[in-house]
Amino acid sequence: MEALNKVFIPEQVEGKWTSKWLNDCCFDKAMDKAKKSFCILMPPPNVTGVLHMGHLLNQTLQDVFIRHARHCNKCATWIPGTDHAGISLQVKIEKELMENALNPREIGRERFLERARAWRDKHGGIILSQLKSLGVSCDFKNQVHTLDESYSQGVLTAFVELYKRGYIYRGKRMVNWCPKTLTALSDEEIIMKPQKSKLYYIRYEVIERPGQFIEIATTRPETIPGDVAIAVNPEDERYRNLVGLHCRCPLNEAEISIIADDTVVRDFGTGALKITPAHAAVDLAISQRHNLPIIDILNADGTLNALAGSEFAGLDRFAARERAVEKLQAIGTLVRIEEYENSIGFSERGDVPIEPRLSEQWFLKYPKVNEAKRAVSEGFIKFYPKHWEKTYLHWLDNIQDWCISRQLWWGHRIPVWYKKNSDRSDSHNLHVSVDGPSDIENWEQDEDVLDTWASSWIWPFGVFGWPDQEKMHREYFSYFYPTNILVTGPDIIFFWVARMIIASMEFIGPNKKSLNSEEIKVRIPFKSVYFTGIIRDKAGRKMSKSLGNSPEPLDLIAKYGADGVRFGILLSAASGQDLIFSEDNLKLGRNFCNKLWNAFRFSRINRAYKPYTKISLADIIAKISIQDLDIDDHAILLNLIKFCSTFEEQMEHFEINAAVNSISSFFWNEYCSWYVEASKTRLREGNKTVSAVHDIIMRQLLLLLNPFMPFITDELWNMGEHDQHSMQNVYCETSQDLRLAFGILGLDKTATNMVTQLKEFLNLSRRLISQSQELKERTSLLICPKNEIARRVVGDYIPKLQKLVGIEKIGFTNEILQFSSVQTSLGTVYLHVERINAAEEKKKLTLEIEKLSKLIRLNKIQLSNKKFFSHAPAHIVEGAQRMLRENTFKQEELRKILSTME
RNA sequence: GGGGAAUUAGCUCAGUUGGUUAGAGCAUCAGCAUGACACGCUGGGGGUCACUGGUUCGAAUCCAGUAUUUCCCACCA
Repeated sequence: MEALNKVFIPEQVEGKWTSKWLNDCCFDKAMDKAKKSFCILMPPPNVTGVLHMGHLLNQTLQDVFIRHARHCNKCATWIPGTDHAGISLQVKIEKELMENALNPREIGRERFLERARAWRDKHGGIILSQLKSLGVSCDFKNQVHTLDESYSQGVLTAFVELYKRGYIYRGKRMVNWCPKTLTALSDEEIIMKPQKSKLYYIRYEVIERPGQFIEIATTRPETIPGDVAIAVNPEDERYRNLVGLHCRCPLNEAEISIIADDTVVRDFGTGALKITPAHAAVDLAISQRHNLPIIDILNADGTLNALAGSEFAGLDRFAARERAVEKLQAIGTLVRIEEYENSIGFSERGDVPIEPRLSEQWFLKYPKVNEAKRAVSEGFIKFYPKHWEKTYLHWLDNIQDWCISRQLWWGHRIPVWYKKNSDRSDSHNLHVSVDGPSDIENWEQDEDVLDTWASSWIWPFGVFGWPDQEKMHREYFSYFYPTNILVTGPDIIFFWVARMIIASMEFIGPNKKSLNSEEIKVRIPFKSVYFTGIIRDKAGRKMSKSLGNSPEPLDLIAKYGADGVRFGILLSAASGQDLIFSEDNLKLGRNFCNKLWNAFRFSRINRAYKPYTKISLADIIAKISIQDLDIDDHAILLNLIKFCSTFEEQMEHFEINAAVNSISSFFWNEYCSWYVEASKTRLREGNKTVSAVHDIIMRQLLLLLNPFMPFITDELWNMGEHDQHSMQNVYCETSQDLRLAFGILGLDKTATNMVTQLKEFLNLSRRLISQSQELKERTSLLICPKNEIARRVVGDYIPKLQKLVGIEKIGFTNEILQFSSVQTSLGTVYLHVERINAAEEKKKLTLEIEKLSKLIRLNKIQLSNKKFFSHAPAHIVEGAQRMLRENTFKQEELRKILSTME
């Protein structure tokens, strides 16, 4: 038998188990109809992504769920994948090209895509392989990528179907335009950022009344050449007499009219609003109501065009703003400039202010919105924490059509073809299908691709090969769908979660206009959604690579071990709260692993040992001689059942942090600190019963801990075994199983209470001892038991007490002694030392008596209240009465001791 | 402007449907090489449960209001 290291060294076992798990195909998807299915779909990380702190938390949680399910005898599958990351990879490749002095738009679509694919194939798998070092148990052989042939068929089918069903349309509308990445974006991709900007007050001369001006306020003076009107509120007295007149645009001398519209806010700025329909959504709405023209003065890249006038054409929008201000100042129409704080939308990827722009795009009017709401509000899909339901429902209540086309190359090209050289707006010249028209040479395909989220939204069934029925059958769709739990961040509740629910409502099952509750129930993509918190640094900022405040996860794993990191991060993850990351918790995780390692090492050193692969719970129990079980054995086994039952409940409610705390506290406090210490002597003597009890506890702990720390537990489980096999599919006995299995042992339920009293007794004795300066060899403990039961319990325990308090001389007394003492529920404990400071002792006693008096007084007040008796439940009243009795007893004892000292 | 969440020990957080004297870990202080573990063991100190009212025999917990922090949503240019 090889000697175990004093310290657990993660790298000695992690690599070994990672490859063993993969070689043994431990995680491969399979169907076992005899078992219940349990399925998790991994939120596909971007192929451009690298492992960050969020993944660490998110993936660990998923792994805990999936491994726990395996121990619960379920057929569990976790399907991983990657997202093609539309804009993100497009930008990356463009940058790469530009660094090589190549113009992306010049090399052409096909060559661009070749490069993008090459990049993906080379780097795209990195993130999943990084996950291996964390020990995740997903089915690596069954990875799905959103641009896979089969998955793409699903994406396009969804588009075509929605088009046929009348939900997808093409239209010229105001969209969020990113002048950097040159594409339209959805509302969700816009990040509002507060900005320190300026409000410019500018006057326009009223043509009909020379010398009279109307003053407006704007943050964007460069758009003045695009003005088509000035609008005021019809109720506004100041401007009423100007409505219907005209004024002159200060920059280009154009004549525009003054109109009235009741959406204009009177008390903002001057109450007069310049209308620039091509560059502001509100303005567009007003201009449409008044049949005004639209003058678009901006190019796609954010520079101004010829319509802005020769002076401005070609200038970037921000440069144009400066130029406009200069000019307005020069001609004397700029009245004043005010500092002004407003929020401006930025594009997520380009990180530049977005430009509201009129353009021709594809839009989706969301189907099954009502059903998607009911799926959650009627409880078919449960959110953890529940309060996210409100956010979800609120979004669906205010949902806007989704701009799904992107002016990019990397992605799913929109499956729409136009007849060559024909009017695209005529629907007869349009072909919409997955495979394209048969006479494809006469058609040209839409240039745009779909928003990435318009591909990942079919993830829950796309990964199973939808709509290919045969493939879905091969992939066990009907067995695994709906999946059990989705683990993700609340930041993508709209981007992804809500849209997946909508897609599932629309596409699972036959095409129907509306669904009843039963139909909703079978269509849901997942039964539960677990929203993780966001990981923040100590200053409360979100951890991100770009901020530079995020540690490198792989470094952390190298430093603390994968098990330690997993355990540590779960310790910090209070349910549903954002979590402040600190390495201290990882240290705790590492320490926990080490403690587990050493608890096991202790077992191996002190007794005959057989690997857990070779023995079942029943085998272990069979080794117990019932007459050998002592009070601690009874108590720890009963405690184990209780703890398991708590643990099960917590896992069931996804209270992972609480479950980690329970298991940690049972292992460390109940098992290591109490039971191991209390049973040491008997174990060393070779007592087979004690050895078996240790085995029961350790075996159960390994099974329960395996989902949280798979490496160390598999290693310990297989320790001493040549032919090693992962423990992951070993059934873990439930608290109910344990209760039944322990039935033959006839466990004494009073043991728990007695051990609790002994713990108190021990703690108070230790405190008493530590307060004395005397050497332990020169002291002894004398116990005056409260009654005969206490005398027997303590008497039986003296051999253990000697070890636990570190004092050899422990005896009984029936007298009141003038020693330092403490009151316990088993009786008075005296510390017999050679010298005692009487004055000090008296002071201590008096203080203690006073403290008790206070408690007794409060107790008496409560018990003298008649309403307390009539309202409070019996056990509370009894508790109060018992408390009064005990405190009174203790106080009397203390008084007796004090009186002998007077 | 609308909504969510949070506020408990120096720090990070537990605290079930109101019920005995509010807990844990970290940090801190004191002691300890005790034949599993110093990544450990033993003990100590530390809290007016954000504030103000209310309900109740009883409130960290329920209700109302206030304050602070934080996140999301929203077309005041």
